[in-house]
Amino acid sequence: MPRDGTATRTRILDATEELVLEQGFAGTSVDAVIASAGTTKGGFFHHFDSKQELARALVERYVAADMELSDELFARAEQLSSDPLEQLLELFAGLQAEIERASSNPGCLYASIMYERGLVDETTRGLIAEAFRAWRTRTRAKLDEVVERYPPRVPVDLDSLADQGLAVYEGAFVLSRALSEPKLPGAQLRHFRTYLELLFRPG
Amino acid sequence: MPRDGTATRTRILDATEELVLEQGFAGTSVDAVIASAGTTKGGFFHHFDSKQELARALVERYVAADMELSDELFARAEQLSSDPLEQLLELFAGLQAEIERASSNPGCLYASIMYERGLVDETTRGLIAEAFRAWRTRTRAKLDEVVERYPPRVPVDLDSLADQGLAVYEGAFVLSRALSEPKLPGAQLRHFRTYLELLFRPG
DNA sequence: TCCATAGCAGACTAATCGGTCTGTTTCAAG
DNA sequence: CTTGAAACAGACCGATTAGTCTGCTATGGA
Repeated sequence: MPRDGTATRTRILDATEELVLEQGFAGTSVDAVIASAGTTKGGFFHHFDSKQELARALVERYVAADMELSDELFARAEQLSSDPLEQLLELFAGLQAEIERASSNPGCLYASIMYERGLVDETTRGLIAEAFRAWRTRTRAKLDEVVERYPPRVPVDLDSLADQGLAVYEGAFVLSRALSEPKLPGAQLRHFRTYLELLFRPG
Repeated sequence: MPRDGTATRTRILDATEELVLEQGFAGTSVDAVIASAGTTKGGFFHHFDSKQELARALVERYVAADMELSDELFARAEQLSSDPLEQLLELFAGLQAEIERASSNPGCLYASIMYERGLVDETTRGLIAEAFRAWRTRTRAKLDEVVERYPPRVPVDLDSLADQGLAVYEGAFVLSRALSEPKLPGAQLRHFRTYLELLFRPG
């Protein structure tokens, strides 16, 4: 096999991700990507057949990283405690820490793509939907464990409660960007944890 | 004065708003706008000097409508009860009803623009920031009234709590779009009201 | 009545877009 | 050492882009 091209491919994806989060997918030209990635048209179209396929590959990589993060957060939470409520709280504390760590240029590719959904193909949109559904399913399962031990103070729908964490997460990025307040998403996730505590924590 | 042009201008803005929410601002060409609005290049550039100015005008109109909605919701809430907590809960119940009413094509122009912030001028971004700050200020003021009568069950930061409603609102749209679940935003706002109840409602 | 002007139509342009094509370089297998 | 294919470089192309320009049309004031 000739020289390795994965480095170039990664650089293209990195550059695209940064540009898309700043100016959207339609607002990011292939020329801008190759300029930022330090390659050429030939190099680009060798790795990606079209701009559409670049979007698909970018989302695929993003989803994979997201799933991996999810795995880590769940694993760490379940390791720190055997109590499902403490695990759940630890899970979102971990997500909050993750946000605050990578606080510069806050944003989520899912939201970026979904606000240009008319331009991306069904496959790519399906990947995002699946990612959200995966979060929902895992969180919902944990919530089932929680309610078994701690009955909620008031009746709540568990499926939508499982979504609430991500909803706060996604929405906080919008406000954070608009107001230029990088610490905002962390504070918002903190409130969600307080909500969970008030709902389930006895006493 | 010759014939009235405000109707055409309104049609252009309406068409733009719908297209931008579907494919973003950069993904919406002037040609697509004029085709959807049923006018021509001449008509378009008579009303707007550039595409940038169209964005500014669109956001201006959107902010104005948002402020008006805010006025109505606060007025109605304060009319229904004299208790600040009931007012606050009624406020977000009203917002929830508003979402569920206009459930088709859920989305917020603020988020759409903020995920293409690199393409819009500082003035336009400032308008959005001001809109969010206005919501924060008004909600925070109401929260101050609430805590005066109902001490929160656990200590919370009131500024970020004031933002939480909009964060849930914005984030729910992202999930709703990705999962094609139009009823999702309503359920998410319901959780935020439950949070407020658990925080402040005595008993 | 007529005419000045806002409102609008549509051909046109320069630049940029995504994508193609040809050629060159690199490197591992034979 | 040759060779064949992957990894690029960059000129090039048609289509689309935002924006311009010229001209027609409608209408209220003189």
